[in-house]
Amino acid sequence: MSLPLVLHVAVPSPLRRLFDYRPSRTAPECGWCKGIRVRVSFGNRTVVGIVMGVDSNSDLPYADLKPVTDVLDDAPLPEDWLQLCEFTARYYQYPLGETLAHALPKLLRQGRALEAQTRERWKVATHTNGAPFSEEEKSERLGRATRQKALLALLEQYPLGMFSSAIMAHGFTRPQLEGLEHKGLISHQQEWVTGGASSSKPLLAEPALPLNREQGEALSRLHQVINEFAPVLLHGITGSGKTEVYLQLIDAVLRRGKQALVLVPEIGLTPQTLSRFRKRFNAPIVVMHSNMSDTERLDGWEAARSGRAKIVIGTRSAIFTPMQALGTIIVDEEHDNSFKQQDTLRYNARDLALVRGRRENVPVILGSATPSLETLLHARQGRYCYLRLTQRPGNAMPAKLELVDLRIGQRRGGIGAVAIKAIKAQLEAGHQVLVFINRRGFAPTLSCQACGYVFECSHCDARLTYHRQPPMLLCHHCEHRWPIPDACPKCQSADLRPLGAGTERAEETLAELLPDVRILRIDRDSMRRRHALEEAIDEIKRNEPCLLVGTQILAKGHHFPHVTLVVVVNADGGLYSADFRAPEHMAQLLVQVAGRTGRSSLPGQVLIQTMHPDDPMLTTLTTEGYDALADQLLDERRMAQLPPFQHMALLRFEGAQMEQVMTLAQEVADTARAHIQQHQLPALCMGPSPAPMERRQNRYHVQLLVTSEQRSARHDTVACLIQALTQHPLARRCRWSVDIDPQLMG
DNA sequence: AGCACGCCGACT
DNA sequence: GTCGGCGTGCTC
Repeated sequence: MSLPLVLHVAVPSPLRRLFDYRPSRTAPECGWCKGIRVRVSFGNRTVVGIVMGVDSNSDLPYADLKPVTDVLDDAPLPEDWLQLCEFTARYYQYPLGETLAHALPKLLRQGRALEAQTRERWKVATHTNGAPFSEEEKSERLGRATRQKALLALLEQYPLGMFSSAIMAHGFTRPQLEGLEHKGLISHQQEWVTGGASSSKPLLAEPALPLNREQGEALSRLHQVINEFAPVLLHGITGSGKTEVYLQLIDAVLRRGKQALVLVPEIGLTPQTLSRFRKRFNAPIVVMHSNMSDTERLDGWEAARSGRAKIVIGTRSAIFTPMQALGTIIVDEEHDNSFKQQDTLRYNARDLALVRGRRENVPVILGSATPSLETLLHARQGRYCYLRLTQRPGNAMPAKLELVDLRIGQRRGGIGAVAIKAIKAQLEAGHQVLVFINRRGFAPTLSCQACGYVFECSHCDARLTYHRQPPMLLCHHCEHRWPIPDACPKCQSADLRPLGAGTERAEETLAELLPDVRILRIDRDSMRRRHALEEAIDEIKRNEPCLLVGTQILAKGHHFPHVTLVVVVNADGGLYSADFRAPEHMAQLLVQVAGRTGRSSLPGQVLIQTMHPDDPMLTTLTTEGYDALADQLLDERRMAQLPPFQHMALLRFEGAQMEQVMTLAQEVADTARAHIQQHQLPALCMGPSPAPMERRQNRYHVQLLVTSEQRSARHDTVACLIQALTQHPLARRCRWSVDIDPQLMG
């Protein structure tokens, strides 16, 4: 007899190991193998787990293993998909069971049946020459197996064969089938359950657009690598036609019978983006994003897995969509921060796209007008294929960036005289103007004029933002609201003044200065209503003169061809920030904002207000452009030993008492440093130090930084830290998390 | 993480 | 007398 089987099951739990179970009475149709979902009793509850290995070894005595409660699948989840999850769990040092749960649609995580992909067709076997077995041969082989005999008789009535499900419905079991097969009397084959029949319509619903020389060269380069893994940076200025290149690449991929996976930033998944794909292709397109219903999500997942869907477009979580025949992955706006998940499993979908592309041997296209320094470095060093698009169609000129010295002259509501004059001129000429201000509310601070008291949140180390619509003091970190005070709590003075300007104040000031102008304020507060943003954008596209005042929401994704002037109220946030990536993000944002203008035949103008007009970063950006600034920033990163030249991990700790949090962080840091020392790792563990905003929602935040020029040394050090943490008694009073390749510090 | 068990304080 | 606080331990 063979040894008893042990199933190694990944269970959704923070415990970083697999749990062993015995098989249940019934086995999946395909037999026990990696990738089968099972319901198991775990502690005193029942959970859905995934079999990650099958052998006959366990650390526990076989008798101590619980049997699996239920088998949920008859065929395993795709091996590619499982491997991507295993890599993700390992690289981001996150528990495998929870990683798998994260990557699986909720309904499958809850045990819902999977759509059948293949089925087994069983047929009576014959001699090699095709002659049937004689009755004597049959009974000799059958022996005393009466159920097998009955099963054979059943199958003899169906010359075309029977599917397992039908056979089971007659009351036969899998071991009986296997017994007969072992005796050579029957055989089986796996058959694909064909998805939707492929359409007979032509693939293209509308013809491709003509390409300019650069686009044509980029596309032919992509054709050369269409059958292999190739990381590609498509660096194209706004309006240079990156999307057309994607569409024609996807066309070629689809013609080869393969599928395309397109990742877009959270904010980029707009009806306009989708309609561009839907108009071009007669092929089924599936959209995957976070606010879909559970059923929609499952349907999309199944359509991609079966191969019915030819194109999958989604936000970061779509990187975990299984694809029957993946042909390419496209990551649009690859520099966008929304590809990095900020809570729980902190993966970067852009980085996983590259990992997945390598494993599945398909090209991965990273597209951006302002590539991240990480990607740019790879491209410059020749590790990525570097394709550039520098031309805009027609005579559209790229907008010119100009710095405006805010120290000179008066300003109202944060806007200086130069900008106000320019705004008036453009509006009078019948054009549209965009005022970009990266701050919600009326003013970021409310202060007592008499004693200088500043209103702060009682739960956080943060100033309260003064809002007028509706009137309140709001903490932007914990969302706590307070009524507007009448007097200073310290000196009772009633002379309270808002300091600085947010969108509400800019809107108010501009309304006073330009009483006849239609002003649209576009920020999270004014766009809370469903479809509010779409309605506003429709209005803007109607091309009546208007003034847009808004935050980030305006900077990305949407094109406003009639905007001829963009005013950036304050660019200085990125210059003196604690986050070393702030200048990079600022530059990307400014270039993106500038890209909103100058798309039609009207020339575009961008005024960037600053208190530091001589700042070398700002002047490089405005006079030489993004590429030159990126070079400068890369040099600085190299000197300062920062990413992409070093690999970082950030461990965050949080708890109700500062002392406990600090002690925990200090002790695990000491353990890690001893480990680094002992193994002579080229790694550094720095801290603990209080997080930039130490107290948030009355909890104290502390962080540890691990850096190394080797990913493996960083991985080792972090593994050691996690090991120490899981054993530390204080860890149950503190929350902690690991952020590999952190995007935002603090 | 969840969940049970267990051991001390202020209540119907 | 018990309801319930959160410390401790375990999950195949």
